[in-house]
Amino acid sequence: MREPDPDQDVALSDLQIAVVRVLWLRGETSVADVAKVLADERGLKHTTVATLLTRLERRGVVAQRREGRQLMYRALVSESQVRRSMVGGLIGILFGGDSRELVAHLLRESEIEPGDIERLRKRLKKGQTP
Amino acid sequence: MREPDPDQDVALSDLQIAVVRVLWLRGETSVADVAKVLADERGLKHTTVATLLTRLERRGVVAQRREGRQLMYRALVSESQVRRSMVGGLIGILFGGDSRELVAHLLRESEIEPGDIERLRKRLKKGQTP
DNA sequence: CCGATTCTTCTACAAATGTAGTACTACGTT
DNA sequence: AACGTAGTACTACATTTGTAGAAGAATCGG
Repeated sequence: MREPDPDQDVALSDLQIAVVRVLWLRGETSVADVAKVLADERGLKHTTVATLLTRLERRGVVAQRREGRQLMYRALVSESQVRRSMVGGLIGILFGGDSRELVAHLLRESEIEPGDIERLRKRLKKGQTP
Repeated sequence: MREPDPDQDVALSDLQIAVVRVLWLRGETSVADVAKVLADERGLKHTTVATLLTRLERRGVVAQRREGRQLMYRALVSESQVRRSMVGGLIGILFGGDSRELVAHLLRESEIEPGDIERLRKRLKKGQTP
């Protein structure tokens, strides 16, 4: 019930990501099952999760399919897409659009150490693009 | 008119950052001057900017000082703080809290090239912590 | 002194978000 | 057949955000 969304700028809130993450991990999932996870993780009620899913569906972030009385949901955006979009957004507004500045920040703030980067480089070279 | 805010988790919207950025660049600035910049940059009206600043003041992100009839505003949070907080937040929700994964993402998505990192490393080594 | 201008303060309002209760429906069970 | 149960759909409501007009006060220009 939504235009297939040509994607781009998929900015999701913390909570919304938590919801979609369940779908990323388990593929198509019933509302009840998503709710179970989120109830556990954050004490959310059934209906809250249902509302969240409905809204995400309206936005074209997930798709629903009727299975008897139940609704099954699956993500229409991949985690990579969301990452790309949100990291890109952050770089745009906080680092003048220069991603290297973000890395510089990470190094400077000791969020990562130079050694980490070496290891990443090697890993990447070996061609792992999970 | 706000508790000095012990800082931490300073998540600002795009627009809010645009406002605060003016203060970062020019130090204490009058509403009119901030408004001038934002009117230019985004076609915002005076009163919109005034509202924005009032709200940021209420949240303890900026401080106001009365100068005759005018209000002068200055940022109470630094760009680094905001960057730390927001980058940290993103890493938390999108990369399982592991900042190295963010770098991996950046490399993978070709948002940066390995050569860039070399250069950054050298720059950092020379002790520039701007 | 008076009108035009400048500024701040209030109020308004729509959209998005977080949270959930209520109502209605279809099911499975004695 | 009657009931509790599971599920979805609607409605509700507070907050935050983006935008701005209206009102009122103070100031400037003549």
